[in-house]
Amino acid sequence: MWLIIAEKDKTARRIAQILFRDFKRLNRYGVNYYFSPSNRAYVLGLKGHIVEVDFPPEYNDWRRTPLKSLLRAKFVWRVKEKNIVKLLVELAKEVERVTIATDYDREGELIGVEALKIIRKVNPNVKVDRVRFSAITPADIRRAFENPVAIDYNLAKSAEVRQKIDLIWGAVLTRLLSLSAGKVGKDFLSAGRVQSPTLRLIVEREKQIREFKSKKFWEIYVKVRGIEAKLDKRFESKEEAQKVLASIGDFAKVTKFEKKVVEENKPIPFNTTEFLKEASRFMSPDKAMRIAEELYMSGYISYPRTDNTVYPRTLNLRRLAEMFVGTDFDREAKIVLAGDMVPSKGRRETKDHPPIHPTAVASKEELSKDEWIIYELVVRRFLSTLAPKAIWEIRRVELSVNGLTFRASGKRLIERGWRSIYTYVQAEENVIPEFKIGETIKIEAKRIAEKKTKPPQRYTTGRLIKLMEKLGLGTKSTRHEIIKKLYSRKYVYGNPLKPTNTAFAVIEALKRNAELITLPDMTAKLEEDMDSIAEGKLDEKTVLLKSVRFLDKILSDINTDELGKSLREGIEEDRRKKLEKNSIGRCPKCGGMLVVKKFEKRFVGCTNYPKCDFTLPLPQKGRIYITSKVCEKHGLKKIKIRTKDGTWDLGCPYCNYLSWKEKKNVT
DNA sequence: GCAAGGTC
Repeated sequence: MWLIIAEKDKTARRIAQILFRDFKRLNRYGVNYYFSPSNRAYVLGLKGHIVEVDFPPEYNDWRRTPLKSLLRAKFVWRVKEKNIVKLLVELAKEVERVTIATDYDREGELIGVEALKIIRKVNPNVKVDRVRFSAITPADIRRAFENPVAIDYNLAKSAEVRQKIDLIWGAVLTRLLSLSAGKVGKDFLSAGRVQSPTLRLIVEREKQIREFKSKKFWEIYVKVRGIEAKLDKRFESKEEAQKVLASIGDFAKVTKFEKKVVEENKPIPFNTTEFLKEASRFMSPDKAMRIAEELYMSGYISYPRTDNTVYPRTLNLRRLAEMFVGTDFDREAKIVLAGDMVPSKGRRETKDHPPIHPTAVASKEELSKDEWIIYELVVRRFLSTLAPKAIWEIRRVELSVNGLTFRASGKRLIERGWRSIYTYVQAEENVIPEFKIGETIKIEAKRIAEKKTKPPQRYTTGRLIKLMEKLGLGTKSTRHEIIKKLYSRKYVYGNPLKPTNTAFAVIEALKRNAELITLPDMTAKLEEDMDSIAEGKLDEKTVLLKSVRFLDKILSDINTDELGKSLREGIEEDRRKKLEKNSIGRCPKCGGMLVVKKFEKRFVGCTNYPKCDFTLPLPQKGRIYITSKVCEKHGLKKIKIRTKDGTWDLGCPYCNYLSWKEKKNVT
């Protein structure tokens, strides 16, 4: 018997389909596998890593484990996919040959070796080989199986070292932060090779914004033929600008006028990063990814985890576009099919998966609202990459007024091209009239505009994912998870992302004591070391020892009291701010904070309860909104209630209560 | 209960 191991079920089925005519799907312990009686072969798909590295259980108690002991701890592997392992063990007993057909990359090599170790335990003498393919097409798969090679144990080892380094750094620093801050439990503080540099980007950007000093400046505009032209100089003082403005006469001479027709490139095919960036117009990257996975599993779109931005030649683009004729995208498909259909392409070309594209037609009715949003995005993006280019007419005019140069430019969309398909980006048109070089025209008006320099912008989730990719932080499959992690650790909130004071404190603490973990350099260096391990030039021990020594020194040097104090200050500041935000105002009885509470019924209560029993009633139905308007009499924030019938003003909850009491006394 | 990486 022969056993072929693939990285996931989908690939296993595909391999069985391509290699074996008579394959049957079987299922044991809820795990699919495929069997070909004539070839006496099984194909089993894993779920990526089926085991994970960890410390032995005796290190589980954070408070009782000295941090330095983690540096001496051995690593153990814990089974993550019990049912797969159970099936693997049973199949392994029957086979003489195993072929590892996991993904052709570093993690794939390790995933294969993980399975192999389990097989060898029950069948030490099994023959093993490895096939490498970078596309799951019949040609690629057949070629790979005709040329099996040996397992690259060094490559697998390098991935294993990556796991250990991530764990040891992550665990030591996470526990260090959490223990010093007294945050052990569900609200712990964390650090890691990818999350910490990402958080640092957000924190540093916020610092730049806080430190930014806006500067005023003045610009001069003249109006000619109904449009405004701007002087090619800005002034730092208003007086200076006014002086120049006063010197401007009534006429301008046209010194340059050009009209150009330019083509605007269409969007590039979706890889994961581009997809998530665009999807972040509608939802969080995490949710977008989850929905994309669902659409993939139901067969509507291709594999959503890819770095590739170039369609492979084997993909029948015309057939895919034709698929949408007569559907919700009929108009769009016809625009595409009427053109030359030369696809756009991005810079990155990989061979493992094609760019994300639709694989089947869906109708609005069969998908949920969010699924449709993502599906429509993928379809529109796909069709737009095959569509004609958009064509703009650009006009530029240059005017001379008393030796001063004024400029204006305009652009007008003449052929919508892909823009009529990819409707998420608005074309900003700005039309200016015709001018003739040499003509003199009347200045209709002139003015000074006061402007100011703007601080850098905060990162949106979409921009952050792109930046992470550029800096080599995380992978296509993990970036959205890292961002989600930053939210759930309460390091950031909102989109664009704002860091909390806790995040400031954590980054400051890490910068002072373990700056390496806050820099993308750590990932870059790790990549180098892993390459060296894969090439056999460096061994695991040397690499691990470097990290252990580094962390050992950090733990020896650190002043945990000081660290804890600064972390607690940040956390306390966030707690205070949050309370302030959620609070309705000061308690008139004791000076504590009034908040919305719920005990059987909801009501306004005091944070000093049970010492203070002040309460005010609230309506039991509808959503409560605490506005920023404050009652003059009681100093409490006014409240609005939104029900499905509309929004109504409750006003100050104290006034509301008093008037209710009065009414009751009258009747 | 810690990381990041596969996969669902």
